[in-house]
Amino acid sequence: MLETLNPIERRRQRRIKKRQREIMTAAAEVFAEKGYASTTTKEIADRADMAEGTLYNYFDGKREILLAIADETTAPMETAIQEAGSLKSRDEILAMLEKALAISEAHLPSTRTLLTEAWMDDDILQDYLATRLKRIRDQLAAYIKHHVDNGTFRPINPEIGAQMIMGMFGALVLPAIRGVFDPPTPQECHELAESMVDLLLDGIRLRQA
Amino acid sequence: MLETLNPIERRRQRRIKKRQREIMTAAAEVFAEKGYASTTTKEIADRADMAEGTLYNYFDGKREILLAIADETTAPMETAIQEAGSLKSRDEILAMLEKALAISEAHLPSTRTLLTEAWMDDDILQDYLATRLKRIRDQLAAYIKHHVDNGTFRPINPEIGAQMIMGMFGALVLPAIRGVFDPPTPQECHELAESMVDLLLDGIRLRQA
Amino acid sequence: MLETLNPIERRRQRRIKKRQREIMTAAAEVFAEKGYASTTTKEIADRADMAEGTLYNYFDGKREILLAIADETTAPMETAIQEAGSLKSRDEILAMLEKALAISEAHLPSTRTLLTEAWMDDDILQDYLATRLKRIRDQLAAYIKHHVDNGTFRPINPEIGAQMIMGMFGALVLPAIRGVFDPPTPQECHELAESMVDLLLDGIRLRQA
Amino acid sequence: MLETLNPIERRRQRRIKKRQREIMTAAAEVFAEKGYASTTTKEIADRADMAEGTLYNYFDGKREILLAIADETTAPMETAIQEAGSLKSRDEILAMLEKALAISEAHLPSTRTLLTEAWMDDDILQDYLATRLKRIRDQLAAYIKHHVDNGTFRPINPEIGAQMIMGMFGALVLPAIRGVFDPPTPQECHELAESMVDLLLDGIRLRQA
DNA sequence: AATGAATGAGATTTCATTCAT
DNA sequence: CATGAATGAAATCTCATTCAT
Repeated sequence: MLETLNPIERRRQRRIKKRQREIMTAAAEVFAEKGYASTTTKEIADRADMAEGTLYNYFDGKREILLAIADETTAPMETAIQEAGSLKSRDEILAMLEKALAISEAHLPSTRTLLTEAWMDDDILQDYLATRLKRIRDQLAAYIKHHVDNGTFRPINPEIGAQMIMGMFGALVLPAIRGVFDPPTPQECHELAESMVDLLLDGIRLRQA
Repeated sequence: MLETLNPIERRRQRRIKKRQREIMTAAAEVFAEKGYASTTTKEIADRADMAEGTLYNYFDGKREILLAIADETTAPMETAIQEAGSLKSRDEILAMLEKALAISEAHLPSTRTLLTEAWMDDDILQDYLATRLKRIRDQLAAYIKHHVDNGTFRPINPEIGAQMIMGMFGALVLPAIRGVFDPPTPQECHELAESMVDLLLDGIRLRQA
Repeated sequence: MLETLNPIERRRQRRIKKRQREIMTAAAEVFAEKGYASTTTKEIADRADMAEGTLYNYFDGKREILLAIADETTAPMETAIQEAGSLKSRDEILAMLEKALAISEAHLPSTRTLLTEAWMDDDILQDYLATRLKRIRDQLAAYIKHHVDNGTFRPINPEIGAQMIMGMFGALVLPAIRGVFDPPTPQECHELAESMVDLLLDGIRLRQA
Repeated sequence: MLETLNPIERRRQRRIKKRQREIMTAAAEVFAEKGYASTTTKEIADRADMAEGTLYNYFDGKREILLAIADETTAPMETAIQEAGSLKSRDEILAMLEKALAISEAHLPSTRTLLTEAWMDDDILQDYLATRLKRIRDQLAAYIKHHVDNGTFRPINPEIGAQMIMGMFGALVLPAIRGVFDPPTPQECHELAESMVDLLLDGIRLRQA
């Protein structure tokens, strides 16, 4: 951890990190296309344009590549959650949504890989996703509860409300991650986030003036 | 189709169907636990309490078992969609939601299998899920558009609205399918559907009287 | 352990045992020729005249084949030691020697394999050889000590004496196991054992009458 | 052979020899621990504290390192045999035994490596061990024959006698080489050699005076 | 029709050797 | 010279499928 000042060693470490990232990028692409279990190490190596054996100079095995991808993918999620802090205003929610959309789509293959494997593998779900998603849900629920107590929101169940917000978000993101829709442009991202917050706050039904 | 009324042949056909269903049930369970690609034919055979070779008397291979599961799983979805017809009132939406929740949870393993493999495999997505989901979404969008034109709904984008309804629905169903939450009791199903329609129609924010 | 009386299952168990023995015989031959580490599973399969994959229907892996050979090889050793009991007379020693020579040479390949791997691998030495050899040495030492106390043997160190008897025995057996000499005929075995006991008891030097 | 007296070249040759010896020492240690076939070039390089590639500046490959170790290990054996000349008296045999014990234990790892690989590999057995052991055995046999003809030894078969002497010697040395016993101290070596010659000449049985 | 042993293609992984730096 | 990353052939092991019983 404490970086050696030896510059040769430093360069070597950079080379290693770079190679690892190449492998992870290639692997995430193939994993995203075929799923972890159906991907062969040969395919990863071919995509990364190296020999199969070379993978093993940088990772202990196929699963370790997956875990490294999961690590790297959850890191920005983690910081985003930290930064989000408590969501207080409509604008803060909007900002968080746009940010989350942007993050997921900036790393489509690895996000898809993480989601897929978390869906299939209990360990990955627990270690990389469950606690983070729970934290987000809890924050949303707290936000709702606050406003319900406040009298600014109708008296809905905060847990269910939070879950549904996440579902609405998922409905926007998942098709892009899955590759059904093309990923939205930043402009579209903004509109989508607006629509969602709008729908969320005021519902679909016209207010009888 | 019913070529022979020969009762011996009929009994034979019944036996075959029964055997196939046993295999599909067993396979769906194991697929749901480990994913299609990571499931071995031996595991399927063990779960179905028969020899590996027997599988091949009833299916052409592992993939054909998966396709049969997909077929069987989408059939009730299909009829549900047909029956739903046009959704006109709050109660019709409510009924459809409850029914959909009930169906998914009545066949958890095969539903999970279908979703997982549709997420991973373009062919399955296309052949078994995409058109059906699209039809539901279109119906929802038409419903929204109708009421917007009507003046009973606020002027929201029907496509996005439909997508979000589906997301809210997914947020209720997916955790149960994934096995994160225990599946809701019928009573809870009802409450969830109520909450969802409620939130959907009137939003989260208190109406200023 | 409690044999089922189901005769079909019994036949199946016999088939399995038979196949396992075929594999172990083939493996012991190749191990004896090239050593465990340099032997490939393909060579074992070829020698056993079956496909590589078939090995894995009967053993969990290459090392398990080795351990099974070690088990089977040490079993007759074990019973021979039990039966030997305490060695009291010249004739009993003679008998034990002849028996030991016969046993080692009846299973040359597996004996060679066991010795080789015990020489290389601490686990195998401990689990399969060390305690057995120690028991033999202790019996020999006790025999010597008895006669020394008796006054029939000269006052030599029983431990060292025992060790040397084993060395003499080894000098007779090892070359045959290694394949340097042809294995001795039963007739030769008898003569060798005689010579050895003779040399052992009375030494090489002529007694001055 | 000494083509150049050029001192720069001489220094270079010394450096090369030194490097080779470092590699051989490291390799002999690892070979002794895991056997030649299970040792990787990386392990040798690590033990020698150099890069894998460096090995190939000094040896043509892994096997050549083994052969060099065998060469170096048999050299002192060879000179010891030369010097031993004909064994005539009890004291000469004693001296040879002590010397042989000392030599084997001074180079435990390479001795163990040589023995192990000679046991496994016919080429090494022939090229490095068989002829030397045969020479020792022949000398011992000639010694015995001489004394038998002389009337000082009992009329035993010289070949078998020689073989057994070697066995007794093996029984003393091999456990130390294998690492089962700690190697004996020089003091213990002396006692062992005494015991052995003693036992050898006069046998185990008390002479009836 | 049911069985499960046999198969062999293909997956993951290891490692002696090469070679650019 | 020294290095150690890259290589790819070969090793171990897996598993969908076939087929004799």
